[in-house]
Amino acid sequence: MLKKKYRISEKKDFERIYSLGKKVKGEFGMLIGLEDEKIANCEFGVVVSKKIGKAHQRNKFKRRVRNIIQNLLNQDFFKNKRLKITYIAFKNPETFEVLDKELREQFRELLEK
RNA sequence: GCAAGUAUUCUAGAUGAUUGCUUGAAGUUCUUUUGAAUUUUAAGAGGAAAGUCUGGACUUCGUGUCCGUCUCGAACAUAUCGAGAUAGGUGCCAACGAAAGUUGGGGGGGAGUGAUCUUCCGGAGAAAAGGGCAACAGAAAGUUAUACCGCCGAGAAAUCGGUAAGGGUGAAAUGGUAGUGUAAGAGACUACCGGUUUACUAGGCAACUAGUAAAUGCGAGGCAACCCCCACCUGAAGCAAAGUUUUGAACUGCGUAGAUAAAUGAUCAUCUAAACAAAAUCCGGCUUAUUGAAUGCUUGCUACA
RNA sequence: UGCCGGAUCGUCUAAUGGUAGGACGACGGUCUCUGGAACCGUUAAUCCUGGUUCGAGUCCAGGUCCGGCAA
Repeated sequence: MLKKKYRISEKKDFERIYSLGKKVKGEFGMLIGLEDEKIANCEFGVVVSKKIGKAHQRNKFKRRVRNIIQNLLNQDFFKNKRLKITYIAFKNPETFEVLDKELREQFRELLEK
């Protein structure tokens, strides 16, 4: 789980990111990012709908995504970036590795934009 | 030994490595304070957390009292009764309980060789009233009704009369067997079996059970998960309830798990195969999904002693 | 999280507890040089599992799916 300062927690933020942010689509989900000068570091949100599965399956998906973000934070991947990023899930991946690979590419693409 | 029934309990992986989260307590650093960062330590999902099917706690609202709702009449403030209309629910007996359509126990009905299982189980008018439904088929479907075939009698015949034993129809057709009786038949009558009602005796808190006696030729069946009748019960909404500070979102509501885009984890290796599935105000019960065990008790069959 | 509502042919809809009907569509045929229109025919449904009943789309219970509302 991410610490509180890395989380997005307001409904307004989500709506602003949806309408103004830049999008990177993948097989399992979509990243949306938006620059914001007011914040000190990157913030993240994860959205998983009921299509993915029942509650425990959704929880597992979220935990996997957050874990990947945590690993990237440890590698200073997001250093000196000020972005608000949400991840919207499309499909439940079978293994962790596939998701990890795709997400890393998506983040790289998003930062280039 | 095989097969089966039942009750209770446990289990949601283990070990190691890397990397993380929430809350409480204590310490350190920064900060005017609120607070932020960090270290140590303690605690951190379920039997169903689920479905939201129910009963409460709790909160607010309505109402002067009485409380399902409405109307009328009268009474009262140390504070409620009657009449009429009308909505919803419950329904064998007793017990536990805050309450419940729950639980475990008992009784009646049903299933099973049995252990055992199952059951929304008051009332169809005699005791406490009535209405309605039963397509098609059938002569006739609810009334002390009815004659299609058949049977019997009369008649030359057409037909008329008697008859519910037999056939046929249907989910359902007025108890069964034997005899008497008769033109042929029929509880019309008799015996036995079955039923109903009443009384008594015995057992049981009771529902009820068993027995005995008397009455009754049997007084007509099904559906109230159709209306209804009888008895009993019920103010409304829900933590997104609501409260506080203040005009803007916070905090409280909040718990020796206690979050708020929502913690209790992720990945890899080995062993095992292990499913269903994630708290959100809190408890009681129900229902549904489902893995692997452990323990106790019981029954049937077979074999041996 | 809490509270409500719904489910009938491919689609839109009917059906006092008694043979699930209609329209549009699809398919086939007639007519026509061809197509359309018209006419005739065919196709196809009660969300699932139990219960009450002689008999359930309908009544009752449980489940599944879909939708709505809530400072």
